[in-house]
Amino acid sequence: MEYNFSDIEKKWQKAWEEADAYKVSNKSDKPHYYVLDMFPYPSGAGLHVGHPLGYIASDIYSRYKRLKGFNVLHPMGFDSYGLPAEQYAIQTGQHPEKTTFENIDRYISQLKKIGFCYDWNREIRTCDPKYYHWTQWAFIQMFNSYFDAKTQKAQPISQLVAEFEANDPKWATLSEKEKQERLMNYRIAYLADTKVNWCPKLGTVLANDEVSEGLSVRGGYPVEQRVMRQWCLRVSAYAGRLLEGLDRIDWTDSLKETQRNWIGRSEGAEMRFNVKGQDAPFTIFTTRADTVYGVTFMVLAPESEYVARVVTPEQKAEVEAYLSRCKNRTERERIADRKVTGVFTGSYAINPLTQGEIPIYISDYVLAGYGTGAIMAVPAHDSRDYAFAKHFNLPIIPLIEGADVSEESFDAKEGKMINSGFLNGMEVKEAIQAMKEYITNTGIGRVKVNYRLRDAIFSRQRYWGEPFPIYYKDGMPYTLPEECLPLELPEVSDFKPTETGEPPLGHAAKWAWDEANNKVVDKKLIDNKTVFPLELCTMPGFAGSSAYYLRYMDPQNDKALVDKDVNAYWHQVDLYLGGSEHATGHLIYSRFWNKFLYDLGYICEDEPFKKLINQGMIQGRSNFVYRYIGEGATGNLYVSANLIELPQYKDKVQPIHVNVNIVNNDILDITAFRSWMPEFKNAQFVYADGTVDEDNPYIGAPCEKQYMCGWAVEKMSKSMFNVVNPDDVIAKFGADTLRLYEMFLGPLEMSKPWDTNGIDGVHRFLKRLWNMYENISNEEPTKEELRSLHKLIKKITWDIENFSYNTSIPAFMIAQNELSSLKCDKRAVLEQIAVLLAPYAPHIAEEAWHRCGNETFVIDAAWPECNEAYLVEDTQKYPVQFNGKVRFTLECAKDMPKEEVEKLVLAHEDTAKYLAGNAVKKVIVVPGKIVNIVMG
RNA sequence: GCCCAGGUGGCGGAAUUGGUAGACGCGUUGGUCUCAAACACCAAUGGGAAACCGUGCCGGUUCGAUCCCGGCCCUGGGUACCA
Repeated sequence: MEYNFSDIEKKWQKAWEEADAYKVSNKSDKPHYYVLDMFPYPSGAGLHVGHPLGYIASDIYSRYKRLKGFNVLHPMGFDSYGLPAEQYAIQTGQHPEKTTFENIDRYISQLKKIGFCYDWNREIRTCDPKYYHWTQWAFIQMFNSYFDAKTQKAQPISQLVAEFEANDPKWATLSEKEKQERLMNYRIAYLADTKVNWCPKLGTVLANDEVSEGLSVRGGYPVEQRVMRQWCLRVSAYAGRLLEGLDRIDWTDSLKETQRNWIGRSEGAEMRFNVKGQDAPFTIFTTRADTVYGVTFMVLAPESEYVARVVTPEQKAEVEAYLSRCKNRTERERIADRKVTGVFTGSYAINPLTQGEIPIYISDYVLAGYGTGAIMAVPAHDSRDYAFAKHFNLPIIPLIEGADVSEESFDAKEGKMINSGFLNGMEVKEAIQAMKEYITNTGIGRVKVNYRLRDAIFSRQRYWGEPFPIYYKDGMPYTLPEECLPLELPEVSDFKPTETGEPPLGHAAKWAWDEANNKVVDKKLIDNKTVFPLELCTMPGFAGSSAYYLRYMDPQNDKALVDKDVNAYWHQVDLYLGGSEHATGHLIYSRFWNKFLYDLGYICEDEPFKKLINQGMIQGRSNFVYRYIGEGATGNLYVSANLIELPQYKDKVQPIHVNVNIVNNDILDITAFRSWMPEFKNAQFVYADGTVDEDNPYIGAPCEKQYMCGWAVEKMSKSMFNVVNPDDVIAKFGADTLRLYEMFLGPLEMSKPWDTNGIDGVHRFLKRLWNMYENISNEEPTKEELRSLHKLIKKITWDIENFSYNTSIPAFMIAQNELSSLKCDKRAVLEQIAVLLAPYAPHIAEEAWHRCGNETFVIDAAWPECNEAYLVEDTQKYPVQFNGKVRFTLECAKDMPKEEVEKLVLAHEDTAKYLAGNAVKKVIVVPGKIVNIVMG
């Protein structure tokens, strides 16, 4: 009987769907378990074979947990707001919703073919008003909250207002607008003039994690710095808790480390320096308080507010020239060109310890956004200060004994202090401590912890995103009442910015808020008395993805993001699978968002994702043909890859990408190649055996000679012609083969190239397995058969619990091989094999399960328990080694105690003496392992 | 520069981490079946004629090291004037 995977897979996918077999209930006596994939952005290119890797891994775990008796929540949805659909809309005029929905449909149909156990009843889309209702709702909560530094948690802003009313007599005298302005400094979602990453090409601002090396991550367009009034989220307030929470979650060390670096905690001190001839001091931040005696100049960031105060009239022109030069440089230029630049302000600061006068400079190597935007420069012990001092000929005073600072600075925090007053003779670490105490006691400064983590810019000047539930009255923002949500995204006549430079929502005709009647009305009615303008920006991509895992728990609820009882049942995501590229974006924002909702008591867990696994990237494997470009080249001759190192071809061939789908095991399908593109129509070849076509063999019998392609691992992309579509693999081999093969490729967490060579081996295994279910007997299994089965149970259970899926497939193959050679056809064995296989290859397992006479779905079976008794062999062979060399084998009872084995070995002492010519010094017996005899 | 992960046959990778290195699969070679090919099945396959040598390189601990320690080299990823 043939293994007809196509019929089997269609049959069971239909049956599961009709029975709603994967529907999950929020009420159950079973223990709960929540397995989540990072939901995809539905791109126009559809899924390639790399995307489902993590989904297959999580599906295996979900099915396993369910077989183990858990109520498993395993949902899927779509992160459906995003730039590509909007860029496409600008180019074609097509509404982004249309493209997005088409892409989602395609994704769903591709995903369904793979046979996942998602509960599609719970599907969510971030662009669905029923969903973004709760994104907007969360924003309102953030607007109406502040972060209380004392309790380190979010509190309702009304509490702060009450505090102002009680303790600050000035509060009552403020106007409504002044009050709002003051509160804006505390709100967790707040409006502020901040320096932002502006991308002119995309016409929007971008968050720090959306920019890399001065270019936008999406599209790679240049990004410049600009000051704009933007919505921001006070993520930095949570820096301490985001850092400390990492200790309580089960994530990989490398991911935690990435987050720790991104949060960037540094312990140091703030110190005040007086300016000569002025009353007002300025404050700097340093982690090296011990080096105050070596400060030979001060540096301010160009954007520092101190600049205006310290510039002298004589220096004004020069400083202004420098500032405008800084301003016009893009971030990219600044990174590319790291020359030392700077300008003297004309003023001097007073060193609080030595009372010496030190010049104040401005330079762009000091960042306005970190610390106080001002530093004390210690050239002897900081490489950046050193470079600056050398350039401007400023003095360099060494502070550590034995440090040679004639060529470079000495940055290490070790050694004995010199030239440092009362610190002399101390170790650096002691000196830092002593100086911190000194400045605290004398009031010069204070101990301070700084974080690198900055607030998230939350406005995007784009159309395809969540509208802010905000309108403006007297220039200040007010939130819509919660019961008016969702505020739906309006239709616009054009997706580009308006002529006046407003975001695309400026084109919306019906986009104003009637405060009295609580409804959206025509823009023309704006009178700023009862009808007010609505916010024109939309929210960024991470808004919708920051709390989606909560919504899956209760996706239909229109009263709350998630019902409290439902949340109390599921708690949090137990296992989260996704790529490590989200380490500093989504995974920070989600944790922040979750902590905020936790503070306000809406959810019961402080961390969203208990355990997190990063699946590796699937890279592409490209194939090449080699066009001959040497002497006499016609541009039409291609050299086989095994020959290109020969002297006549070396450096005379040019590799050209060839579509991997017309290459099989690196052998080119010549007919397909010639019809692939017009330029290859008359291609001629130097074949693997070195023979050359004299005539064009295109017409006539198919050529038996082989042309070998070269290959390389590259990113999977259309331009490299190395994209493999899962639909094609499924059509050829079936979903079960695809699932098994993806897992077989290598360890889940490692990056690896997709190489279709080898998929036959996995497919063959399924065919062989299939044959075992043809005639099933009811006889009792033999001891050997049971041993094979229980060995497999033990192995597969261990593998799944340790996410070592790649080693399960060999175990299945070995078991299949053993059982076939035993001619095993026993129902008791085959039935359990089907259950073990069900997480990996659900369709074939389902069919096998039914062939064993079962009526239920295999997913409702129970995971088999390993009975260790079957694994015990009667005898055990101990290879005996002398000084590490195997000399003979001992055979004894498996359960023989260690001492007995030792005695037995010693009984062979004569043999040992004979072989080694020495006395036995030591016998090492490890049960089940090798016996070692050490000779004296 | 700094942080993290990783280097094992022709290839992907095993070795549940101190106990017979190379499981399993691909590829290759030989064979069976076939008029023939494909499919399938069987056998061999780290190097070396052998003694032996082999897990990036050098050294160390150990009876014994892919695994532990010290130093270096290479590859991939993250990050970058964070004071």
